[in-house]
Amino acid sequence: MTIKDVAKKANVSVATVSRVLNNPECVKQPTREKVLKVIHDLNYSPNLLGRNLRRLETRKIIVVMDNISNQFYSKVVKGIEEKAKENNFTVMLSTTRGSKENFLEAMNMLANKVVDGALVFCGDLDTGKLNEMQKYYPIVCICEIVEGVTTVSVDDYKAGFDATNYLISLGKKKIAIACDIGQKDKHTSSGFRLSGYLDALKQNNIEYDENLIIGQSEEYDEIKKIVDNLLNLEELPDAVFALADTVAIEIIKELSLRGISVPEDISVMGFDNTLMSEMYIPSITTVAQPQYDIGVKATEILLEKMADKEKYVGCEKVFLEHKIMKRDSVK
Amino acid sequence: MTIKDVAKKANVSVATVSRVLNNPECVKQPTREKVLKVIHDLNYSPNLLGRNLRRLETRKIIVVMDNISNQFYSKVVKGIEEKAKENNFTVMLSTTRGSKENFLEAMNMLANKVVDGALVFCGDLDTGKLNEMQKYYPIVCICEIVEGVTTVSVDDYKAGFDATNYLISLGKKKIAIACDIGQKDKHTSSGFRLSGYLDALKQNNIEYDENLIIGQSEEYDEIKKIVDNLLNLEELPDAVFALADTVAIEIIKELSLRGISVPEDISVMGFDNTLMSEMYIPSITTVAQPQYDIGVKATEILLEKMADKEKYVGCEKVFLEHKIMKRDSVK
DNA sequence: TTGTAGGCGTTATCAT
DNA sequence: ATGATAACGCCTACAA
Repeated sequence: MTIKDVAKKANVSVATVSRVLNNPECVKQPTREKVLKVIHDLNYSPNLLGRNLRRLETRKIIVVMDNISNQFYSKVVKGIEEKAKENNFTVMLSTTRGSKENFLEAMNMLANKVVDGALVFCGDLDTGKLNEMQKYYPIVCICEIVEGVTTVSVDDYKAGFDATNYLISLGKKKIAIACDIGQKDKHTSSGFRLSGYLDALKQNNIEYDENLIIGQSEEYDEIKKIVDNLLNLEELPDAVFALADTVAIEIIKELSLRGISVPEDISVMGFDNTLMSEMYIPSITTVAQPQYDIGVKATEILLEKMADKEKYVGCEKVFLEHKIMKRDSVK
Repeated sequence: MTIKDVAKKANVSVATVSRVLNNPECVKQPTREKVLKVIHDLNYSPNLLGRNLRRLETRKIIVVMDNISNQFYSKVVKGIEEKAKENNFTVMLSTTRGSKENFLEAMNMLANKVVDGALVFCGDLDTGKLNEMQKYYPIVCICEIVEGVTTVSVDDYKAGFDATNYLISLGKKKIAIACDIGQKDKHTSSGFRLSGYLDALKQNNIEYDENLIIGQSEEYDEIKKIVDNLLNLEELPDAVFALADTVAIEIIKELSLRGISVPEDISVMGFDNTLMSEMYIPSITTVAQPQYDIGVKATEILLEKMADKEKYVGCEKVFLEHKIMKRDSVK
């Protein structure tokens, strides 16, 4: 079923059919109606491969993330989708599951002209390639800063700083952080949050103790080890700052299995303000990110880049405001 | 940067370049190397629009779901992705957010030749259209049965039946179900589970009480009303069967805010076996679905359909086994 | 207002 | 082993 079939059946040229589809006002009423009827009768839909090839654009953007199960992403994606739709772009999602190969495959859609632009959540998988690609294609990173690439996120340094200060303001002195020591001085969201944490301690004259950096993971089995680290300390800390709500929840669960209550015995703070942080018992004190707005802002910038090919080189960092959500897991 | 540029720079015809890409064994070693070098130097990637248009296939499948935040989907998608990759297909995700318009737009990718096949989680959005489309395009539904369309899921009737029987076996007599009364006799997963629940009651000579069907929702605000319904009953039931873990969790949370403990005062059972059902306090007794296997199986069938155009008409129902996960929210 | 024809980038057939 | 060329389906000057 192609435009030719429609043209033949309607006794017009393919050009007229095309016009009915793209410039209906340029074709006389009766012709238009005749063509539309045939289109309907034949149940014709234009082949976008042909159209896109001809127009050299797809009006699609790809969103690349490691895993859809990350609750946090959902609202960001909602912002992306709405902004994109407003501008007649379709959003496709692609997951990497942490694999560099999958990441490159997804990014290759840009070179392959399958999409016009990319929004990437996981730029850390291959920062070199990303840096190279952003010279030629419209790309915006989200949440995870990549040097040389435009990024929209919260100010993770400040968020880490504020969160730690909040704990200190409640009288906590011995504050553990669920972060990998290897992230120190790295330009990742975890690295920045860790810096914020360290500076907050320093500013409050709290001595730095490397043992309080107890490690990070997405896997529950690893969380068990992290809780081991926590319990092996000479003295149980006053609080743990986890860099994700899921991690905070897994830590609280594991502590509870070992007979330690939150917040009675120890406070636990999360990050992201996912739905579960509200639903958990105890509800989780956490750092909220303006997820929807992040998605919208990132898409706006991407749309600009796609419209104006000169803008590829820009690498602005856009920070949106975070906010501490005071709940029950910290007292 | 097109195949022509490569051909020119390498002093060969476009045909040779194409062969280097698709049938490298058909081109002499030195020529091949020369071409590969140019491809590398120019950083050339084939334009898939051209290729796909020529081949009339995209080797892409689309997965249509209402929302990525549904934890349950993640593992299903993992199964889909792995099976697809095995067969050189790329998976793209698309969300509908419950909108029929978005759904139709996503499904239109089939007609538009942007994808070769579709896996749909939310066939209920427009069963008529789906029924029509599956005559012409390879489509497999997942988890949600649509009459006339091939579906892979658990046997929701049996799952509802088994879950209810499990509660009865523990001595529960007054069992509420968090389901919309409107789902009764509907061919949806909720409808089937409700039928299973009703039949289990009947088989155990437990009287049917419409007031125990207390409503269903994804929104926490609605859950509050559902808990109102629960507490307005003459006598607090022994148990609540929620048709999703998230709902079970929200009910437990809301009950706890009103001073009612689970499982001490009332048992709550979930459905899906998401990570949170394990992490919650109390951990949630739930019905596990073989998510990964569902994804793999659905993709296998879709691949068959895509390979053999005669198979479109089939509308088999493939049921995979569910399993009750006994945890702490039911005693 | 409508039709003709060229070309978007690729692959595949048919020559050579 | 390689090259010339005709499609794939569509859009858009340009011509009529």
